[in-house]
Amino acid sequence: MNTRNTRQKEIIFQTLNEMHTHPTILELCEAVRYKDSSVGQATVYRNVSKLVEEGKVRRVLTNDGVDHYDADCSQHVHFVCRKCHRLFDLYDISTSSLAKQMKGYHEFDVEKIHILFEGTCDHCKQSL
Amino acid sequence: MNTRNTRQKEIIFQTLNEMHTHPTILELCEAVRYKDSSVGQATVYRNVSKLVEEGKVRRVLTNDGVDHYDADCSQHVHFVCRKCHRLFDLYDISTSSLAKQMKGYHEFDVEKIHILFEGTCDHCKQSL
DNA sequence: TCCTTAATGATAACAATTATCAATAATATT
DNA sequence: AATATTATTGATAATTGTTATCATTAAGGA
Repeated sequence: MNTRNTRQKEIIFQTLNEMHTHPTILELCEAVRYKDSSVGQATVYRNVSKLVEEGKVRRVLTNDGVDHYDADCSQHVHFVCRKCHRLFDLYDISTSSLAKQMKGYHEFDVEKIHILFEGTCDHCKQSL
Repeated sequence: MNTRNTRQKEIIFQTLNEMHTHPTILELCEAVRYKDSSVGQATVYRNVSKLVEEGKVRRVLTNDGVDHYDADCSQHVHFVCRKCHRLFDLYDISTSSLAKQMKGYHEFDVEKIHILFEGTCDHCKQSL
């Protein structure tokens, strides 16, 4: 007996999967508790970490000092706005050039690529 | 009178500039105190944040939950090893393809690009 | 040299995360 | 189906990284 499928883990994954806002643990907690108020926040911390290890959930690197999570593990990059602090998904930016360069110049085995663009978003640019 | 040049700020920047290990605040603290043991850690936190705002120091995004700092603000990417957790600088990876795609597809103003490769380094690959 | 106040150092406060532990419940064994 | 085993849970304490507070110090203009 190694790992068990618990109701809580299922709810946590389902909830994150339905969200597209890259929530922090506490934001995810709130959403999970809307479905089942008995779920403890330590359980959310534990299961999200497990899901990251299992590769089912992705930890999004941001510059606000708090971890954000994304149930979409397909390769895509993020943009964070300095003004409104929103996180955007960009699915149309290809990272193959980077991967190619890595293979050409280095012996490192790359397993994941984290990319974050920082700047001013479309909307905030206009309201200046 | 707006900002003042303090001895502490100078020591902190000099010290970080001499280090090439992308230290955390506490690691930087240690190095600073080796030169002047009277410097408080709150002062290191405050000055490093100021230096980041001034664009003289760069906050390196990593996946270990702690901020790391780099006095080299020229555009370059980082690689973190999952085994030994070391951070490497890669100066030969060009990000111009990404910048070009961003300009072509989006209206966002990109001011900074954070890139972190995650995987297994040269050295750790061999010792398996 | 004096004066103003930005910056410091020490420490308290805060926030995010992890560890502890008795109780619960998933699943292997009977 | 009943039982035993133990991974997981929920509550909470502990820890860690960072920020706020405040009396004191010192940078730099008058």
